[in-house]
Amino acid sequence: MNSLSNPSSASEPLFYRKVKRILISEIASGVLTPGVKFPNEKALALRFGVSIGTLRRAVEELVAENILVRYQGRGTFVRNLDQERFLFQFFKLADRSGKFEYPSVTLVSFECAAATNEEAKALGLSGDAKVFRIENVLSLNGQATVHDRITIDAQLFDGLTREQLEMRSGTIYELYQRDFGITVAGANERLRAENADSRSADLLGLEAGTSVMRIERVAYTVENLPCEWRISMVDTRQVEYVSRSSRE
Amino acid sequence: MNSLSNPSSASEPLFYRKVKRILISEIASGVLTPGVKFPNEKALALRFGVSIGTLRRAVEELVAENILVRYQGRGTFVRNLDQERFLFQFFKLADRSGKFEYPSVTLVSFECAAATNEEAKALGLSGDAKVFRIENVLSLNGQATVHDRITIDAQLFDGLTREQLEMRSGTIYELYQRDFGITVAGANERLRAENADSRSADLLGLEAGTSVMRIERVAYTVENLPCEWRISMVDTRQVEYVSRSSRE
DNA sequence: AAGTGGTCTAGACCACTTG
DNA sequence: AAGTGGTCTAGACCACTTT
Repeated sequence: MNSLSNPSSASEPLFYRKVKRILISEIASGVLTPGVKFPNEKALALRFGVSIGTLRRAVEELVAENILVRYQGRGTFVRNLDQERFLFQFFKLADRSGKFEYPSVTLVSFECAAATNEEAKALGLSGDAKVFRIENVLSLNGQATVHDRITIDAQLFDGLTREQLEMRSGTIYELYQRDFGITVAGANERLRAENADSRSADLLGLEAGTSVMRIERVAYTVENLPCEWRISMVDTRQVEYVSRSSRE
Repeated sequence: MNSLSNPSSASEPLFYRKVKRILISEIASGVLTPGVKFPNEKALALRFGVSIGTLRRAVEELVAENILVRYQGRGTFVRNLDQERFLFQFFKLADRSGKFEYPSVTLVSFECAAATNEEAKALGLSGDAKVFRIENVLSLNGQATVHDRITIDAQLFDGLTREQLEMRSGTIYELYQRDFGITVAGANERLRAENADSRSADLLGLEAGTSVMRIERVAYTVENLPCEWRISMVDTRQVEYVSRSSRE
């Protein structure tokens, strides 16, 4: 009766894990996107040959991971990586009053080059891969506050142009999703305090050697593959990095 | 048939929310502790007059919040705030190789005094409350790395002594739980880069003005009440603050 | 009115741990 | 063997949104 094979046998994955994995691969491949009508629970359960309860469990985990959203009475949707979600999930800088606001972004430089060892390692690329390097300055309340150095796989983002970056509406993660079908679903970050290098100091209007926060981030797709490496230098006189731990 | 009133009426909370709240209050009040046998699911469901599925939902949320742990075949337990959990949930500093290790702690100062406005505000205390102030230095691999200034409500931790702090085994959060019945369940942190003040520089063996990371943390109990305010100054030449975002 | 997700039930059967 | 949690089923009924 089930279209999935029996999970009780030793190494078989569980039903809800299987369902989840299939949903993830369909999101990654673009079969399911924010623009496409998502099947309702009964239809999905029928399709996978599982009960609604089991289907719900898979969906619930994807909701918890911010990949899907459900609205009672309306339906289930692939979550759009819009500005609101970006601020909520990936932008951890708040001003001293605790308010998160989307910064204005200025592209400083854009190039395509061979990956350094460090870049190749962070992104899981082979040694001779090509990468795009994007350098941005983010301003909050008119004050240059963050200096971003972004590295992405040139093959994954094939055809990306400077104009695309400059002319985009919304965040760079929306651009990844809309123009390249790559949905950023998570990120790991490592932070330390440093003295500003001359480049960052220059772009942020600081004296060289001023204390700044360095954030190194690797972003991951829904399939948990690294897709972006980023180093941010932050002038924390106006903003703070906010981290919330495990309570809703 | 149910011992909980019907949740379908307008303002009534849901069954599983009710069950969860009752479990939280029993953990906070010490009826359920790491040392007490936790009733099995069937018994709990019967006691609350709900089905096992509903009981499980409440327990699952508490497991997700790291307050309970379940082991198949063994049972459900109030999670012990031991060193392992502390490292996993609250200690975000890893060395450059990404390894988390518990530091050695040295008590530098201990006092009881009237709360400053800042302290009273952070802990939700009245203006004339008394607080304990604890100052620690944390060393990793023999290197003084973190300077902690901790403030806690003197009434909540009534009777705390310097000897208790110096003689404790395990983390200070274990002491809160074991000796005062206060289980830390979550924390919010705000980070910025600063120049070391003379006190921190002195304790960490740095030149005054060296770039350090300042972490301001408010810790919360299982009932979501603030119970500790802490400012940490971190020498990030050896360690980094690690933040993981929303993937299992 | 019809369709969606949200909550809840009352089981069955399995996997794991303990005595 | 007995007891525990883990997965899964096949519904019922409710709340909300859309048509």
